[in-house]
Amino acid sequence: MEVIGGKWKVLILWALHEHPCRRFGELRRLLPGITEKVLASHLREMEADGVVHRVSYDEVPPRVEYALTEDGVRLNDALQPLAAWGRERPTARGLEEKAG
Amino acid sequence: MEVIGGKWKVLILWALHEHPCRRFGELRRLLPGITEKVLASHLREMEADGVVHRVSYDEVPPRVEYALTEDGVRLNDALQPLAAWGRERPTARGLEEKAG
DNA sequence: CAGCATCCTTAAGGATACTG
DNA sequence: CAGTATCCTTAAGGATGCTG
Repeated sequence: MEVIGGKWKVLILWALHEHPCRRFGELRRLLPGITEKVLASHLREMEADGVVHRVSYDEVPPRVEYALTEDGVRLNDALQPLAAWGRERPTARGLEEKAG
Repeated sequence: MEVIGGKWKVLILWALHEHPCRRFGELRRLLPGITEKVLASHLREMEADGVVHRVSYDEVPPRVEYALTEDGVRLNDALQPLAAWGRERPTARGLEEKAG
C-alpha cells in the first residue's frame, strides 16, 4: 500500500505501462492536474521502491526517460484484478461526483 | 483506490474476511493501534461503499456485527495478487523500519 | 527541458472525554 | 458495549517561482 499510496502513483504506473520510456514532460501532459513537484517526488519514491527505472541522458537540453522495472510491470499486473473490480462496480458513494 | 484508501481499510477487510460477523470490540482488538473514531468512520465508509454489511441487534448490552458483502469478498480476492506482490518483494525503501 | 525550493491548504488520522 | 463529539497534529499534495 505504501508503494501505491500516492494520489497519482497508479496513474503514473499505468502511463508508464502503456508506453515505456516516457519523458518527464510527456508524463506531465498525460496526467492533467499534476504538478512538477508531485510528479518528481512520486517518480523518485517509485524509483526508490524499485518499480520505476530512470535513465538520465547527459545532453543539452536535458533528457530523462522513465520506464517500469520488471517489478513495476509485475505490480501493474497485480493491480489488474483491483482495476477490474473497480470497473464493474455500480459506483457507490459519491465517487462519480469527482469523476464528472 | 478511494475504497481502500484509508490507512486501515485493507486490514479491516482482511480481518472481516478471516472471520465474518466480527463485533466492534473484536475488530478493535484485532487492529492494535486503531482508535474507535477511525474504526467507526472507516466502517461507515466501507458500508457506504457496499463492501461491508452491518447488522445491529436491538439488545442490551448493544451488539453490532460486521461482515463483508459479496462485493467486499470480491474486493478482498482482487487484492490478493497485490498482497502476493508485496510479500515476494525484498522490502525496498524504509518500509521495514515501520514494520519493526 | 527537467527539476528543486519555499510556502500554504486541507483532510486523514490520532487523543481524549462523554453517552445511550 | 458500541459508539459520538471535539480538538489537535501531521504530512500529502498544491501553487508559484527559480535554476542548470
